[in-house]
Amino acid sequence: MIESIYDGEFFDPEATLACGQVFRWERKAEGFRVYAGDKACFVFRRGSKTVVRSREEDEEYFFNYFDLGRDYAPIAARAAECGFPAAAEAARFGRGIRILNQEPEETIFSFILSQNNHIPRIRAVIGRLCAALGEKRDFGNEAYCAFPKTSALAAQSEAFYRDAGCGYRAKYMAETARRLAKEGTESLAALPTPALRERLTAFSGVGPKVADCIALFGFHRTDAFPVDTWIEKVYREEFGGKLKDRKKIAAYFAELFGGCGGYIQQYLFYSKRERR
DNA sequence: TACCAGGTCTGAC
DNA sequence: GTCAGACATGGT
Repeated sequence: MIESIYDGEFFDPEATLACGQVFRWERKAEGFRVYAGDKACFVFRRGSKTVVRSREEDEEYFFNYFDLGRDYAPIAARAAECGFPAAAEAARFGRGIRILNQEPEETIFSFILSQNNHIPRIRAVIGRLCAALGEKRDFGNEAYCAFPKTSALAAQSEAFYRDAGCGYRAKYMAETARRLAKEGTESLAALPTPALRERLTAFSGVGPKVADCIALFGFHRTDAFPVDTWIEKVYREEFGGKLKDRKKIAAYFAELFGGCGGYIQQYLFYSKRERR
């Protein structure tokens, strides 16, 4: 095991994990256990620092996973300067959030499950999929399950996903798993964001909002701006918005925040949801 | 108990 | 292209 120590001002484990971008983590007494793909780490505060404890060979993986090569100060500044007090306040509240670099396939399945669903339930369903199909691993002296390989997911029937609690999304999971098993995600990574979004929405169960989440959290496209029910509330109540069409609301925020939109969207989402 | 949740799909117009 | 209604299920 190795401990990597970072400044904690723009790296708060709780805000980063609880802000709704990731579903596989557990709160422990001293910190948080985080699972990504088939890997695991433990992240916790130590005074003003944030510490990531991982296997030595995974240190670089989690450096990238937590986006630690990026300076977040200019992003928070951009939010503060946009002219809307709500954005400045949200950036203060969520300043410890980092936008994770998650596995593309895990992100696709996770956000298909997220539609019209509660975050605690999304977490429970994903946990069941991992327990049923993920490879068993050890981290320290505790066991965990990896996120299932796409080939394992593609081998399951729609009934399996229903039994796991996916609800009407079972069909989307089965169809997208089969398609992803054939096509993979390699050809997506190099695409510009609009083309990526278009390719993602071709998957069963992926509409514009889920595609934006996948683009942001699975491909680190920080120009993507997912608009869900919470962001709609923010838009109406804090930005005085009148538009109804989510596509147009997304375009409005993209214009306002540019390439920083993804980060600031997460500040706004977390702030609105935590302080409702 | 109702309403709601990080929406998408389908069919009608 | 736009829009209403259906969709599973459990949290709050």
